[in-house]
Amino acid sequence: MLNVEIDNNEVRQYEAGITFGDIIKDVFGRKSGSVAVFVNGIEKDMSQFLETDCKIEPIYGESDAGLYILRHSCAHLLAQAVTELFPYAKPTIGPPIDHGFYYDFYMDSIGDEELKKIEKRMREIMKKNQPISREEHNNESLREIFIDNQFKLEIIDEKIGHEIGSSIYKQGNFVDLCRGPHVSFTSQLRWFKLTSTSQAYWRADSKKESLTRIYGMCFATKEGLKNREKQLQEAAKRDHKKIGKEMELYMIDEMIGRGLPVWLPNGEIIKSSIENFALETEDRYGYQRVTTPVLGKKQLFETSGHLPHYAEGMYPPMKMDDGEYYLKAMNCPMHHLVYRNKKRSYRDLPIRIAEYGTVYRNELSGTLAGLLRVRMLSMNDAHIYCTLDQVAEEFANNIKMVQDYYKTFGFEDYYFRLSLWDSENKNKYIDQPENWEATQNHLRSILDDLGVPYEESIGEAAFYGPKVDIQFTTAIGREESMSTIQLDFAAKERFGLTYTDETGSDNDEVFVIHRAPLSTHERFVAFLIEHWSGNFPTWLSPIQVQIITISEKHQEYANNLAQILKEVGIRANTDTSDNTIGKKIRMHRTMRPAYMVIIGDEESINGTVSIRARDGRQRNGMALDEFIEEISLENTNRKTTLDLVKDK
RNA sequence: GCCUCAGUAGCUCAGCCCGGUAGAGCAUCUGAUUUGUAAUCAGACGGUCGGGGGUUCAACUCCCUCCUGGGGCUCCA
Repeated sequence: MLNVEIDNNEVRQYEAGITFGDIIKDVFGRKSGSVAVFVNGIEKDMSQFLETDCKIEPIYGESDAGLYILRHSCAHLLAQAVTELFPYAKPTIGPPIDHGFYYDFYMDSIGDEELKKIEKRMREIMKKNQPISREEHNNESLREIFIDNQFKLEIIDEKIGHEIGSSIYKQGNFVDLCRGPHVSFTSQLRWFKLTSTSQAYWRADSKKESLTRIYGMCFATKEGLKNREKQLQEAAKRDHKKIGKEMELYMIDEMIGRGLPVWLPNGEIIKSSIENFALETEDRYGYQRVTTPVLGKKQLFETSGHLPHYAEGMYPPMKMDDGEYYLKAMNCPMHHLVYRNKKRSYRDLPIRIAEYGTVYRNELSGTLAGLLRVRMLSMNDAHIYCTLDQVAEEFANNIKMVQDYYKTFGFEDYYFRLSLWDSENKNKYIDQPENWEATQNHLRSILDDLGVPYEESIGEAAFYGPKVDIQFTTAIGREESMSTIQLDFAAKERFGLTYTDETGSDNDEVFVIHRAPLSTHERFVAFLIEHWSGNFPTWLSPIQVQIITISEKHQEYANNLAQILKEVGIRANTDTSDNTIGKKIRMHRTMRPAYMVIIGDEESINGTVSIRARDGRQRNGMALDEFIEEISLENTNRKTTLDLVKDK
């Protein structure tokens, strides 16, 4: 008999050879809801056998570990269905992901019809309740089993090759190379749904085979699946493309070009409000402002290293009589020249050069998406020129600045990412390994000293140096970089950046920090739209006050009111049409003004206003002076909430 | 750039599968109405059905191709 400690510290005795599933059933009952077990902290299948004394703990389907297993098993179920329906298809890899799973197949691409058929077959297999079994094999045997699948063979040779074999999982006639664990029966995979297909390259390498990827979602319970579906529906309502159109914030016209958005008057108000905020902030933080041209000569971008590293990301050159010109994809080379325009003293450093510029990047056509990915990027960009000793303080100031901004915008859900180079992929980066190691360690210690929690990510650095990115998840659940602070150790050499140090000699140790705390205006506004569902706080609302008259009699008072508000810097519109008041409210709702102000007999006689908030709350008979004072405060203090109407 | 789905009036969409040269609601305009918090009534205007080519007596509808958009891949200074 072996001693088995259960997770509630109880110890029971079982004979060797009993399955973990049987032990779980014995302790927790038939319907324990567990999909696998932790045995001494290691995940095992329910069907694996007890061999030694151990501690076991059930893994419930609704836990993170359990969902991971369910989703992984669901990927196998998908592969089983696909290979049954399309025997020529070769499964490659199929991992669990957030909310579900995907599986890549080497096969012809498929459409919606086939997707439905595959899902139907998955449900049939699920209902058959096939057992899922595990077998251990050595490498020779594995190669034989997967002799027809070059992708699995590649995995066996590269990943497992030096180990002693691996496991396979079988369900029906389907066999997959897999470490496991998995659920024990196909019937445990009930709450799934196939969502989409796409093409992906084997090993994410565009030179290798193109594979058909099928995505699905999978949950432990019906509620989990329904909640996710609801969440996606809610996210669709917040879509910045939909709301951007409703509120007339921007347009994209194919006659201008793909990825080249036009800021309409309402969107321009939001954009310039953000710019004014950044101007004020940067003044406080000691930045100087410049404007540089949108294009420059080939030589400039060769010097900066952008053409050698990034040519395909730039618009093609324009031929002029004195050579080729490129649209700038970044401001830094021009700022470097501003720095170099005169001799700099150590007394002047750090020098912070900022610009509201637009840069142009040749993003792949398939990636363009509303304002989230565009080819014209409006940026609140800046470059800081400093000594190595000053880098830490400048980084700290920038992180503080970013936190200030986020506080004003009411953002709370984000994380810091230290983006490192990938020493395996040297052609993507400037080949100076010792500089990479030194600067990366420097940034790491800066973050440690600041006590800011962060994650590290390999292969996310800029080509000229490591960076700190601040990551957000959009309403649709996609992760995007919102802010970036980058350390550049290469510019000083390429552009000959120097300063005169205390000894009077030229010092060439000038470090450059590239930073963009507010992403691009395009992406930032897209994010704000989704963050607030278009219900902007007063200071960002394109229309701050929508005045609505009850009848013709009130036109004069309404027009005067609008004029008074405009004179104190409040954005007000008036609707004096002869529609009913209910109709006017309904119509103006899509424009999402911060407040609607209703003007009737009562107001025009008493010189008051009646306010209607976005959620329908009201405040009637407010004195005009008080209204102007309070809304002005919301505006100038950049308050996140609308507080003029407090109670029902 | 690759795969997939889609493109019909300013907006949201029906018609397409089973070919017979276009419909609705909202918006706009005109008239009536003068209204107290999520749609007052009536009329009018508005589309060479994304572009081009093909099949057919006949194409919004079937086929090819290009463009644009959505979703994903890849890329992202």
